[in-house]
Amino acid sequence: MAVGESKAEAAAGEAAGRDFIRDIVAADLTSGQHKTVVTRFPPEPNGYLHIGHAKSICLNFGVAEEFGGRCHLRFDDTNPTREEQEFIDAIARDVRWLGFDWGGHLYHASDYFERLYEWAEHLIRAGLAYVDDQSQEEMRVNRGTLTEPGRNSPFRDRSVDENLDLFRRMRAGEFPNGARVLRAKIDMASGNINLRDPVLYRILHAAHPRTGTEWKIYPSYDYAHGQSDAIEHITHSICTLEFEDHRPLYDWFLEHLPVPSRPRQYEFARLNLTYTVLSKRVLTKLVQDGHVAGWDDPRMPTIAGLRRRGVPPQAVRDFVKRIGVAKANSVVDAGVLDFSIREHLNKTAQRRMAVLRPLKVVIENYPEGHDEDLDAVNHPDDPSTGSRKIKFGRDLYIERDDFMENPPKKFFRLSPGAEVRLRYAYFITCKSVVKDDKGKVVELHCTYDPATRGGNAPDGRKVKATIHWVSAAHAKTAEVRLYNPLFNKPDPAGGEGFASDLNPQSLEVLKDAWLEPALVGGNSAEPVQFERLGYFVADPDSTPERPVFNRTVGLRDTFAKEVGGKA
RNA sequence: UGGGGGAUAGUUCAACGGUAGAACAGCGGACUCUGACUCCGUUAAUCUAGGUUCGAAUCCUAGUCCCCCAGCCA
Repeated sequence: MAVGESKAEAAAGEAAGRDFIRDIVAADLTSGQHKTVVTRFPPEPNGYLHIGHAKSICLNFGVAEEFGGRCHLRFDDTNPTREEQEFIDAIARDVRWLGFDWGGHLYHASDYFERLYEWAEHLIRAGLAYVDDQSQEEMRVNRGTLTEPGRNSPFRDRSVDENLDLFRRMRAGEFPNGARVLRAKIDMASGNINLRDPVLYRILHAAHPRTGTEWKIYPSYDYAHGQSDAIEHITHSICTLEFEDHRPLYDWFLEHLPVPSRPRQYEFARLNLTYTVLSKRVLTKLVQDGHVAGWDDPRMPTIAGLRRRGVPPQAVRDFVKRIGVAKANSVVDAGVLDFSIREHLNKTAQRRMAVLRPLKVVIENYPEGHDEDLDAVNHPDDPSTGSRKIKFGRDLYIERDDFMENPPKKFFRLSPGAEVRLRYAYFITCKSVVKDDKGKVVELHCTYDPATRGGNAPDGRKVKATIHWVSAAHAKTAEVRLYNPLFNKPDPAGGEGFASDLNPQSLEVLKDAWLEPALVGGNSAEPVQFERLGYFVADPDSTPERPVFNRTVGLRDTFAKEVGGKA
């Protein structure tokens, strides 16, 4: 840090250049336009947060953190007909889980209802707002179209006194829903439809999660948002692209009201992901219509769903950092998220063995009724995690995929006559195959080489594959849930047609999986790697008798890719 | 046909008048007691046409294509 340089200025030098938002903030700090940066994340509590919100959260909280400022969590609760306490709680929980802290700066737009009301009267007195008695339909017709100007309301020129009287009676609850609205008096001929006398207040006889039945009128988003920003001294109000043409209106309110500060709005492109839909409307429908088990179904792109699937918050933050922030609409390949998840879990998850689709193996030359302990490391790249003992015996389970009776050239796992290594155990050779009356392979008979105990051959002989296994006598049974993309098209319909793009194979339940005993009873929420398979985490549905594991993400599988895919 | 935005490798993002670069994906190889990880190499882009300039992804002009807006939703 240079002499005389503030902390914020020093931070500005480092964070600048990452994206255009940070460039703006850095410039405002170095120019002295602002001494400190204040941002906000303003969710409407009408649903759960999803990965798209995570982008916004990381941007707003991230910018504040990097530049030594602060970020407020503000619930945009201006519409009691769709907002619920459950969502308020879930949102706060999810933001915290992502690793962000709003300190004491938790707010609600409803905290400002009284002040917003006073400012509405201020606009009326200034001749800048009026009560309109037109029906919703009349307003729509008179708003004009994209190419034709609108027409002034017949109530547009009411006197200040009449407007004040009517507005107060609206507040007092004298009129039914929809009877009247308060509108700004701007310009019915504006090319920007948001400026054609937008609605400031509508009558809503509805109970609000925080203010109860105190209010009969509620402010619109446009009227509430900028002023809330101003009240909180937000410096940079960051939102998504679709609000870009609301900015003139945002500015109009701030110019005509005695607000305590002057925030600026900046817009960035929202996140889109292949094979998923990030529309609150559709996500809500998925839950309501039972296409998924709930907001936290591990197939959902919600923060709660990702968490239950075992995705670590660090991976979500890394993902957001990777995809950047810009103004061009884009669709990010879902594989990028998978990469971030694997990258983090590869470093942190301990290794265990589990067999998902079991095939029985009998080691013919291993003594019956005997077993032994073998050593297995918990993490090959992190010796500090130590090792554990695993049981070996005569009867084992291996993965069905790891055996082929008539293997193609490139298959180097088990097949008749072939020798492979059982991880941490012995080399085994397949001697014979047992089939049922339908010709299905049900059991393998193998021999083991006692000299290869631990996994190395004293004669230096090599095998082409190492496969995972569990001891049949010691393994614990479990249910394992595999998740595939919720939609089967890279660009699923975001509107009414979404249901026809749902992937019928999005959930695959394996009820006959076997786990090494070390995996059971720890009731740990820590993700683990099932060797050669992927990353898994215990699901809350687990019971002591019946563990349930979710696959967070599979390991990269270049073999499957080469031969044309497996589950 | 109104208003507001946006176009750079397959994808996402850099380059802010001076050698178009990264990540993911792809392809090839090395290593390996995970067909993982890691490492090495490699394919691959400035929407089009003019203009300004010694020099243009960047500035100018004219087009093309894409997205958003006609809720008393946010």
